[in-house]
Amino acid sequence: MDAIELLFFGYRDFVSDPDVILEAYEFGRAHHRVVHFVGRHPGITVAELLDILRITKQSLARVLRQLIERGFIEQKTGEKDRRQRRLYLTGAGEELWRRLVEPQRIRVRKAFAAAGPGAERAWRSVLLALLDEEHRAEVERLIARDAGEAAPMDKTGKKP
Amino acid sequence: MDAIELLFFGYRDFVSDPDVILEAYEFGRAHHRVVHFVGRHPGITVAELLDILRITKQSLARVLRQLIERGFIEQKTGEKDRRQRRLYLTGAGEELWRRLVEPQRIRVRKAFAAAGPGAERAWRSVLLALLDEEHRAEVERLIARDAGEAAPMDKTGKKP
DNA sequence: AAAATATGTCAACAAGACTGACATAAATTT
DNA sequence: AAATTTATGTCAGTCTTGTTGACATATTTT
Repeated sequence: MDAIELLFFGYRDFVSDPDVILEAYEFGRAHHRVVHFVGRHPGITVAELLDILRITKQSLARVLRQLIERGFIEQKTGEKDRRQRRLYLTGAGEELWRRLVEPQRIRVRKAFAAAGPGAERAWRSVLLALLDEEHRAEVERLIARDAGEAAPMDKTGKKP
Repeated sequence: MDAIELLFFGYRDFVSDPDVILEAYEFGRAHHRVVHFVGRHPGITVAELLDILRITKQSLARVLRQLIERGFIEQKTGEKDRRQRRLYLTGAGEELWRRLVEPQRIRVRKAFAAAGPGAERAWRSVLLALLDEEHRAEVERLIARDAGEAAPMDKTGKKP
């Protein structure tokens, strides 16, 4: 039972790190989430982003518009499917992302170190097992992808 | 880095469980949080609840009023300090809490089982280490308390 | 008696979510 | 080729949940 609360407190402190940085940009947590997932998955489509964030396109549109207008994210028409608007961080976007992720990275690294060897693996296993079964495979695929590459996110995996 | 996303996905799926139940009551996640922490810490004061949730008293007041009006939470004047309004779940409140916590309990139990022996301990260690240092002691104290007892939450620990 | 504390309340406002309706361009199906 | 579906965008209105600021009351502490 206390595991439930522990997750609440952990998440609470974890997401509070970037708040100070975001304030300076006059952005909120919604912007942070978008920047983060675009940063981690360059070339992600709007539909995929909606699926991850579990919000409506109208909700996403607002923050995305602001991020594009202010030059943190850019859109490129999909090469294979020209209906898609693939999302990428600009230079400024990369810089913002780096700043936001830095304190979280440090926090996680310290936590793993403090919890001792093996704790990292176990922690990941539990979190993965915590996911809805329907999502587990997709999340595993998502988090496994390299942040650097701009490879398209292909849900089916089938070659054209 | 992917640990950051894993925590996001884990938390996302974890808190989505109770949403369906809450809808039937026309309550939101804000109500859920209040019910949960009052359930886990009977006799909790308003100030303590504010500290946990990290919201303003005006925000809390709204959802708390609704929960009281509709008979899920009751207030009792503090015995030692009659300024305090200690919070308790009513019978209906206990029932609601039980329903909300049930799917999360199952989820956590399954996750620990799936992750193998020792994973639970490691998972907890990491989450505790993830907390802000200033909060760690208090959270440890909080989650260690039995849910059943109505003992007052004494921040200082000093005897009167 | 004065000051501090715990709580409550009114009012205005903002972020970020929602629904519903409709529009456009491109791809897919018939 | 025409019809349909898909990916995205946009307008308009609403709801939940958070915020700030000001002020009130009862109780405890100094």
